[in-house]
Amino acid sequence: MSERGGRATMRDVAALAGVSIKTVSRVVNAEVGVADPVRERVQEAVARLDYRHHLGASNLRRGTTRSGLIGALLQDVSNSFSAALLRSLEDAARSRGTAILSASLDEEPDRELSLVHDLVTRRVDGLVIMPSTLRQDYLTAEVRAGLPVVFVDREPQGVAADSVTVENLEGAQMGTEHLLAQGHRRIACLTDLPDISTARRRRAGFVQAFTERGQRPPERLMVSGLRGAAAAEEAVLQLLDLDQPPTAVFAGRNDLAQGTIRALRQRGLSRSVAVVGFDDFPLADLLTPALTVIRQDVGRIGRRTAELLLARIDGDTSPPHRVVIAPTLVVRGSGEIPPA
Amino acid sequence: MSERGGRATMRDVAALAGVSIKTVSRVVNAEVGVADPVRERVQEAVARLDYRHHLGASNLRRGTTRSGLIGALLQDVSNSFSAALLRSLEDAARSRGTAILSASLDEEPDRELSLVHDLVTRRVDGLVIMPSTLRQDYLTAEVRAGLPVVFVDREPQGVAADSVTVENLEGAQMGTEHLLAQGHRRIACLTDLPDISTARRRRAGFVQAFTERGQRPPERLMVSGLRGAAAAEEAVLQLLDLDQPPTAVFAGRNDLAQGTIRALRQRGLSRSVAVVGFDDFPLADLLTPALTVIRQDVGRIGRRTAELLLARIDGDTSPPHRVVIAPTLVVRGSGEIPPA
DNA sequence: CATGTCCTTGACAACGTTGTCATCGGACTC
DNA sequence: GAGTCCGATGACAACGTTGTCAAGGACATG
Repeated sequence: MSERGGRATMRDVAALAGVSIKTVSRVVNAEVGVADPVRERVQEAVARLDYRHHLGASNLRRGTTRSGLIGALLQDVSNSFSAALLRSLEDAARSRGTAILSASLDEEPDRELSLVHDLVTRRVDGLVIMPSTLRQDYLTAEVRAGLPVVFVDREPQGVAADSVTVENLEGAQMGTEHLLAQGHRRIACLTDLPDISTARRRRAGFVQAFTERGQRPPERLMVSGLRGAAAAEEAVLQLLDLDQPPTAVFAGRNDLAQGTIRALRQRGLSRSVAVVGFDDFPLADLLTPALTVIRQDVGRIGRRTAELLLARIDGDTSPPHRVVIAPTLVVRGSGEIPPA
Repeated sequence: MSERGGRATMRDVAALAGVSIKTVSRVVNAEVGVADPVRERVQEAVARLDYRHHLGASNLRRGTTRSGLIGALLQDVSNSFSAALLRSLEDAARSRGTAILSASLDEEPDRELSLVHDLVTRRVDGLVIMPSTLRQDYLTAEVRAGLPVVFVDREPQGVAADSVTVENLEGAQMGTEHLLAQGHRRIACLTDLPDISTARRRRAGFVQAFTERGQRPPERLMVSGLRGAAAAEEAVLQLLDLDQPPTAVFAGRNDLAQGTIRALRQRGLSRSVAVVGFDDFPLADLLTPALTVIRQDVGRIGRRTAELLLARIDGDTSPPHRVVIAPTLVVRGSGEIPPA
């Protein structure tokens, strides 16, 4: 509804109301010191032209590098863990009028690099990253330039930044210990690529549960490099074909637990092979048997992450925080099946 | 790394390289007509100062209102349907370098209004809305100003815009018909607020399945206004206490189906009361019995939505499209339990 | 040697906005 | 009635960038 095509600008409003641009700016920003009749004329013109404030131009002129935007680089926004995290970030940011730019990395390092670049180019006020890269040295320039960055789920390597993670090793150890306590010895361990620090630590926790009991971990039953549910399903089917098949499975992530359950169903073993999963997920309690899991409190992780990031954006320059949240064991049935 | 605190600008780079700002601009934008030695000097200065292009300033000057941003207003990004939709929008937008601003509405009309306002203020290139308002007249000004808007899951009221929905009535009718065909007559029907058009149409489809057979729908067993799984669970428990309890349940949305399953489990009826749900969700096939559902192809919905929006952004001005996608019945077990 | 052409480079204005400062008219003081 | 003060309003520059155009040098042509 402007003179020249696009959106109306303050100039158009000023012309229609017969005032200067600056006066329009004053009215739009609800500043004091505008006579009532003038203010009304301007508001009328704003309404007539459907004028909308241009936040980008405003921020540019104000010099405040604040864009009111934060970037969230997660693994996959359609995965329940990432999605719940995104949601709690959103809730924390909403009250400040901060919006969230989210994107999925799918464990692809290149995508992380290009998305960070893109977000910096858009001048986000801060970044939440669940990294897919091994090292994040590439971020030092941004951090030095004052960009607040908080790592979530995985700790940073090669750059000083806050992080919010869970005790992966201890959690995995607790889950494995739970199975050992039922008398299981042939326990399978499923994890993702060893490059992924959480996967590595969960595997280490599995091993540690054995060694602390003075037992040797069952190396033949430990499979890593599993990408997704289908890979886990296939791996479990193969393990079940061994001469000495596992009597229990520790699945190092929610999708691997799901693949495991599919495999056990196929062989009719869901009631005879125990399963403990790392990560809770919706409906895990409605399965038969209900799935025993190591639960990370996603809401709490998201809130702490948002708190840290927003504090940095507000100028907190204290040394990097390393928040580690303890996971809990949720007993539901699948983990309490005794060995055959 | 700039002279005056914040990020380095082209001015800082120009000063360090001993060239004009315009030349820096040329190098940064990879324009032709810069002598090699000059180009190298500039690139060196860019690297030294960690210069990053300022997309906002660039877009402002270029006059192209293109921000390379689209807004996605969904019901709840942590719900599997919204999350899957967001993901497929992201995938479609990625190739064009378009980023996505997402937010959750939680069926709150006020939040929709304020978020649309916020996104317009940020000059998004287009909007995807799963509306929580009854009518969207408030959008006419934006649409008139040229903002592309695509409605998803629910059709627009009071404003001309594209939409991508599923055949809610036909889908619900198909699901109900499936239960009727097994011989069920006392079928419960669970739906959300009648204000929500999808809820209304699914309920209508339930009724139509009965009337087309010349039978009267069981009004006592039809409950609407159910917000979320807990409400559905409670409602089903009450229905089961009736003198003539339902022998089957048609649940009008994924969370209502989940609540239903919880209620049936509590009463030990999961193998004797049939359930058909509207909306598929992860792990529905792993429940016992596996859940029979009316499935909406979320990936397809997301892709079509993105296609429509991106075409509009690219200048398509044809009359509003109304894309309606047919859902499919996925038979898994819970819907094939015969009446007692 | 004058002229023309090509190529590289920079000065300047502008995108939409807001901070700074000046101007103007009227009301007040003595 | 002259001087002072105050509130309302506007002119101008600037945020970081890029389009337009002109200037300047190198080189070729006549």
